[in-house]
Amino acid sequence: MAKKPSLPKGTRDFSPQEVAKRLYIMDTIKSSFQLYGFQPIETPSFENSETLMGKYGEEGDRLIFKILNSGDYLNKVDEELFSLKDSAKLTPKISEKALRYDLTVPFARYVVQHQNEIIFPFKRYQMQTVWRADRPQKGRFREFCQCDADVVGSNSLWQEVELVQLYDDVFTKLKLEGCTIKINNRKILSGIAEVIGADDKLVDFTVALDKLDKIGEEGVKKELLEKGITGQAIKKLQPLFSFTGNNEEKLISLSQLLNTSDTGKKGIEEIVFVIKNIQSLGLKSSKIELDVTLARGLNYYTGAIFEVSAPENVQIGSIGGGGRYDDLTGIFGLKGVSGVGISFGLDRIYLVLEELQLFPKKVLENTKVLFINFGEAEALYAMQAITKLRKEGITAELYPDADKMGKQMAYADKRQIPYVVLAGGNEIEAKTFTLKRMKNGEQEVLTMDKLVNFLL
RNA sequence: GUGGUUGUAGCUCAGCAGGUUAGAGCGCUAGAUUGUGGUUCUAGAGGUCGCCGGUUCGAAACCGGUCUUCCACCCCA
Repeated sequence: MAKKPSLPKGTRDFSPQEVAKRLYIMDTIKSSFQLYGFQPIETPSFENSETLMGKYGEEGDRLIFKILNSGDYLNKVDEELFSLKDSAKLTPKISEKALRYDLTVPFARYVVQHQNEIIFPFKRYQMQTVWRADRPQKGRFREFCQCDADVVGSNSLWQEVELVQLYDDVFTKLKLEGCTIKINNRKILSGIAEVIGADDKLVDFTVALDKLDKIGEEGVKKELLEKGITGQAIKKLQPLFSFTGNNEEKLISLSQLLNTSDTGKKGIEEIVFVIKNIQSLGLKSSKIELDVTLARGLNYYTGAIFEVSAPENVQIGSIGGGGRYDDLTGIFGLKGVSGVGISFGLDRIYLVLEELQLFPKKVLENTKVLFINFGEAEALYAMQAITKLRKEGITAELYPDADKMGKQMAYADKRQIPYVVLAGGNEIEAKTFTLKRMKNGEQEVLTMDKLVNFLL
């Protein structure tokens, strides 16, 4: 007896219905990417370990899936190293490749390798699977698809403006209204750290601040103290905790807080540019909101930071994120190429659309008409008609076996095929087709031409 | 990686403090209905109780391990 098969943790199969819905989202995103002038590229699902390792911080390295070398890989490890049982030292000896962890770092590698062919500024999009050895949770998997759009080779803040529009465009097309596009700027965070005298603890500071909506003011303060930020410094942060009002009001109080920091002022300038221009251009269904606590993906962002929250009535993490990174390709030896990009979380958008029942019914439609099979001669008559229908682009199929009609009908019903054609001896003789509407059971007799016209 | 949680029929779940042949609803198959699906009625099939080991006269139930699910932390889409 074969053992029941199973899937590795955090992976999934997709049914035809699920694939149809995923393709609907991906096609929507893709069409907007193309509308904004982004071009698609693809990179391998695995890279050399050294390309990925160390690019996502310590935490990231742990979450990268490593691929074991081929052949007798243990035999090549020297005894001493092996007996030390030091995973960090042993791993590079037995694993030289790793699964893609995101699309940004492979893209940076791509830009560096193809720098002489690329026409800058280069706008590329990429929709591919990535893998993380994380513990799964709701909307969190070990294998999932990322949909990224990035621009490299331009410092213009108009890119940021366009990317906000792009988010709005996609969510509008998906009928997902009321998303909040949160925006912040790394320079503002640096400025704050500078002002409170904690520049050296920037990451600790921002990670703690990022949790404000989750653990509250007291929680953040507690974490800051634990990380060694002084009580006096925390006091200076007080304005941030009572940060309310619209974007303009927030910017005014930020300016006061940061008036001694050049970096901070630069950050405010950048944010003002983006927000002001977005307001002039208008958004269709999303809101833009300045959020000084936003700090995610800080490892390489240097300017703008984006994150998109689903409408308030849906409990799920962010459905997209992105930002500006001034020197992403620097890690691969190409200095001075700035990039900015955004990412859509396909799996999470799926969950949100499902919860809000926003998938159009059309997405699940497939075959439009099923021909009942009455036997050899009748099947040929049906196939001739089906061939003509398909020529017109109408999805049609023949039930493959001459089973009892009830069974064939039930099949059409279960597959939600809206029309059934019955063509037996009588119809063949009269050169007609009996068309049945499954919705209400009504039937009518049609000629071939009329059948085509009806189904078009 | 840390702490917790879940696993019984295809699906959703019952199963009282360990005790005979483990149940329900939905779904599935067949028939009532030999050119008509969705409703109804009748009959039927389907379970190594996640897996391995232990305690016990006896384990779906108790204990340990393991895998899986979901949740919190970490981090993140």
